[in-house]
Amino acid sequence: MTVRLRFAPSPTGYLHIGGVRTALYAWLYARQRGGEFVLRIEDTDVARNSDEAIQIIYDSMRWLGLDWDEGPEVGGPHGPYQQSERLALYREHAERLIESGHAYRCYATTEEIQAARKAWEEAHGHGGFRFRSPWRDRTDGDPEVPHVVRFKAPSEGETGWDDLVYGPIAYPNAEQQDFVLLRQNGLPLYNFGAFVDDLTMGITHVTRGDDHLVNTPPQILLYRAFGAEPPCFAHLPMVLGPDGKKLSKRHAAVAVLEYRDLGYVPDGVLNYLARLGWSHGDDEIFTRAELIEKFDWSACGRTGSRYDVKKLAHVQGAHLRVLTNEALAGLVVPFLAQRGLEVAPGDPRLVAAIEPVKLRATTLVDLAEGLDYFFRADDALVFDEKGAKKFLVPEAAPLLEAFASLVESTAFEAEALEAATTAWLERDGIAIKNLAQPARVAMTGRTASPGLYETLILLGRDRALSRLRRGAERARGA
RNA sequence: GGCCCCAUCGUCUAGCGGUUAGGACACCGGCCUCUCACGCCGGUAACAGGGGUUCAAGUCCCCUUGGGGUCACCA
Repeated sequence: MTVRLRFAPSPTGYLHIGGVRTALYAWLYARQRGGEFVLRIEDTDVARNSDEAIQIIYDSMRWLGLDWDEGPEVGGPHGPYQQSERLALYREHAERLIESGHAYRCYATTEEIQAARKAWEEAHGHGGFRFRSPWRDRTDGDPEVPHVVRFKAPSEGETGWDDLVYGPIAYPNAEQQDFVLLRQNGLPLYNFGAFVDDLTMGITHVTRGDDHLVNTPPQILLYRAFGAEPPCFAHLPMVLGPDGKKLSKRHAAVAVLEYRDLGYVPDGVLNYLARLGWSHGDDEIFTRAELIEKFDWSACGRTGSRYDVKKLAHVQGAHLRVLTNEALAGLVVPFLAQRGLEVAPGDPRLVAAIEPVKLRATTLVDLAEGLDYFFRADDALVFDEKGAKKFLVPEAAPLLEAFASLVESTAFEAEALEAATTAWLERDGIAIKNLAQPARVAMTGRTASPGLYETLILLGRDRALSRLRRGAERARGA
């Protein structure tokens, strides 16, 4: 049997990092088993949904490379894939349940229910109220009169399942109430909509956050009411903020797209998220292919995990550094453009300059920053003021000039330049430190950069000389 | 409050009856060195508490405590 998994976000603004992890696990499993991954939009809460939010979901998934085999924009045999377009299906399934005696039309008003709730709470305290509808055993209601459809939930025994990550779990049916399937306006409630879709789309594995644990018994009950075999369930513990509370915007960037803008690479984000709640021995860094190969529900933890931006940065950096210079060139171009530097992705100077800079970067933003001086005109170099003040001092001027002359008269090749420089410094008893920092600031504008000779070569003879001499002038005037 | 879930370094975790309790991030030293990184070496640091079961418990069972989730015509 081919496995079918789905990711079913509701478009309420942005795609949350925790939601992405759920999507990732489902995607990994589908890919590992050669199954299908479907994307479905749960937009039955009209008050909270928007088209922009739906677009954000598509953009997020595509940026991450979590491609869907069926769903919006790609189609498929089980469409439509947006709940708001599947209303007839929900109505039809509700009718079938009414006919088979598993559900009923309830005409109780909100006021009635509120009154019953109030009475219950006065007697028993807050929480635990379960509405007992007087319509439960009546069949004389007029279908034309506004009503909701409720499920006839059992009150004895228990409903359980063998969760892929939690193991056996069971809830007493006494906890169940006659939950609403269809609202008065005809729109399904989460449990019913998700159930009908999962059933009709042939979903074999339902994956979601553990905050949905309590929704599982009602859904299992629905499968049974239809005489269908419930799917496998895999609940994942929540992603928490650094303080152990539910992750929210005040903790960190929780919207995935923010990481794209921050210059993170998708594989880095995915790797970090995969390891947050799942492990494979002592391994930490995984390629996408390794993740697909090694992912396993039984290796998922059952405890909530705190989101650690430091570790994310570390994993991210590791992924950035293994990308080829050519790949990085393509990715960094937009970030260079943001700094006003128009560089072609295929520019050989770019590819060459990336090599030493990528070891010093963890994000594409860092990379662009480290590349900045290289593409800036000699007279437009941006100086780190503190660094310039410290190293471009009058005493440095003669050193810079002498260095420029030496560079000018030496074969322009790293080893030769280093040999000549070392010989000169030794002969004149000058510590290399005294030359290197001023030269670095003169050439790059900053106090930290790739090696001296490396920088010289990358810049090219003419630009290096020009910058060294401009630096000397500036030093003299300082 | 009812119901359900969870519990190893600060954090992410390995461990699936016998280990000097391992790795990673972070932190602290050191090496490398022209700066900053990368890299390498080393260090600090954990089984929530109490009862059982067992020759033997971080591993199994129970209780306590502590977290979390959920109790809608939201998802």
